[in-house]
Amino acid sequence: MAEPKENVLMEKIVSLCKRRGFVFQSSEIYGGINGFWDYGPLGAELKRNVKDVWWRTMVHQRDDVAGLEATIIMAPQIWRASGHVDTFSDPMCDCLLTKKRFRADQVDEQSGTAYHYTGAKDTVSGKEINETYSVLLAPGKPPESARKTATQFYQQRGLQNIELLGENTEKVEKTTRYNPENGSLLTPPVPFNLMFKTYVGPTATEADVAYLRPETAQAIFAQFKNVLETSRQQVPFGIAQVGKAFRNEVTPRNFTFRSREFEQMELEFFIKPDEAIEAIHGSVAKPTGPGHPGEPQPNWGWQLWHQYWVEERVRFYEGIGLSRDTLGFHIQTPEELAHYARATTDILFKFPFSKVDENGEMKGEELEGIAARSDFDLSQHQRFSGKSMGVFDEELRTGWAKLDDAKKADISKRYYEARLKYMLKTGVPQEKAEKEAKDNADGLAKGQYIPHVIEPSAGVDRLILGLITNAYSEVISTDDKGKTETRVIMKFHPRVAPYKVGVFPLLKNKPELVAKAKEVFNLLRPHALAFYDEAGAIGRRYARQDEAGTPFCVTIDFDTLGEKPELLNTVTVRHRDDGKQERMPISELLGWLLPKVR
RNA sequence: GCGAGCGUAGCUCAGUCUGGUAGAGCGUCACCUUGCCAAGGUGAAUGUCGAGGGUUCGAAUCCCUUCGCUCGCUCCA
Repeated sequence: MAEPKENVLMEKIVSLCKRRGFVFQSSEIYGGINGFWDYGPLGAELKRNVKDVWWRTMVHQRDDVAGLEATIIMAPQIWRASGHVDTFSDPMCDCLLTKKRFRADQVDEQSGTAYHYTGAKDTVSGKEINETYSVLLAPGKPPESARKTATQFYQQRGLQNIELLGENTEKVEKTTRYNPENGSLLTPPVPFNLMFKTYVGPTATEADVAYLRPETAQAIFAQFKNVLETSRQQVPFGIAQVGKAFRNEVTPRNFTFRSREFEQMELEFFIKPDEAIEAIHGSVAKPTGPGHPGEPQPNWGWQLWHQYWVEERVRFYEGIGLSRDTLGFHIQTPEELAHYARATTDILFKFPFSKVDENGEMKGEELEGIAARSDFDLSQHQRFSGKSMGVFDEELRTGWAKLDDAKKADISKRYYEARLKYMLKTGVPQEKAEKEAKDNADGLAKGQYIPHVIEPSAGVDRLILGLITNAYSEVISTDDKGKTETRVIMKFHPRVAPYKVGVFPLLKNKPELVAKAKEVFNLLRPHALAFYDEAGAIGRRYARQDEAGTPFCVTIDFDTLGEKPELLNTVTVRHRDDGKQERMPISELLGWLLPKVR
């Protein structure tokens, strides 16, 4: 019921984005390209502000996070270690009758009699279709059931009174070419690679194949050791990166929400394994209730770190104008979790295209996932590269020495089991896995381990879309003549708003006003993005800035010039969201404005 | 990838059924005017009607192909 209205809202937002220069379709003059979007003047500022706030929050204002900017194309082995090459290259095929999609390697092998047809004819209209089709008949089933399926197939293609043509049969063994549910022929398997492929070097042979990164995270893991050694950080610490990633999505949808080229803001925060915490501190601190657990403590286990980062990230969203009630949360169930993940909490935003579930509740779409990924990623890179991803922990070594033998044995056993579980899951043979797990457990006793990781990973473009959606508001007013008009106000948080302040002379045909306005504009410009406008009536200029989301407008009027001497060198500051004005001296303007927009 | 719908000026849309060579409102720009919330006046620019092909004397309009957008299915590490 609410659906049509919501689509209207989405259409308005898309339309505004284009009209005001937030988002354009990529390559629009050539008809566009599916799944790619460009940011116009306002969108570019908005996006830059969001990334800046993230970087300041996650890197500059913390002691325990270092930055990284890695390449988009990396050694292809990285994507084997991460598992992307395997999970991305599934051949897929569709049932010709029901259109259901199958992974070609997951179709059960079947045997039976294949009924082939060269086509079909409509006995009334005489119309003929020459498309070939086949049905697999399981042993013991009557031939009529194969003919019935084939008839359905040709009915879908527009015939009514069907006469099947060219029937012939063939015994087949262990075929995967037919839909096990109905016997219908499947389309030929088509490889489904969701990674963008390219070639490094001019020869473009298979040996030169490389991929555009499908996520930024792996670069962080690959450079973990270098960052650790050059940043003078020690576990626990994080590496942050903002950058482009590429996925050849089957269906890009919902404006910029799912696009093929997108940007991520990711933190990989490395922590000690719980076993190490226990050895050092005697026990592992665990969550005691919901909410922010406060400043990080040395005895936190992975669960507290996970909770901490979820809450930190919510504070970030609140800080740029997405209040907690606009967000949703999804705690992934054990079935949903990737096999290496221990827990994942998604932070959601309710978009106009978000679905309402059977209980009438809208959960929203994912803006960010905060995953506890154990030591899977670094372990994989250690295994594939042959380079150690372990760290040495002095605290652990001294802590371990103080433990009694029973405690040592207990912790050692649990660490051994965790490592063994990882090895076996990733296909390491039993014997080798046991040996390596034992080596790992022995290493722990000497102060060595592979760090675990908590990964808050956010999509920039979907956040931008969320901010635009959240900011969008309409004011409908009726003038004296009874004409109604709708004004759009983009209520961005001042921190992310594209323009921070508009500067206007009240009238443009009074040179003194114009000169003074330009003076104020030049005063503000070096510190906060300002927009000067003298065209049209003052109300129109306010309205234009409302649509761009500019939180404040400064107007230079005759009082500024001293018409009322006590108001000399004061201006009016007009607030976007309520239209209210206040008067302040030009000399106080910057000091008033800057704290609000930073 | 499959199915359905849609694509005309910067935006919203009329015109498509019934082929005769493109319009409205808003916006934009210039000048005038305007003493605080899209006021008014004058003037101007902007469309190979998504693209390509076909039918026709003639195509925005009919047909085919293709690209894009929306929705449903599928996919989403």
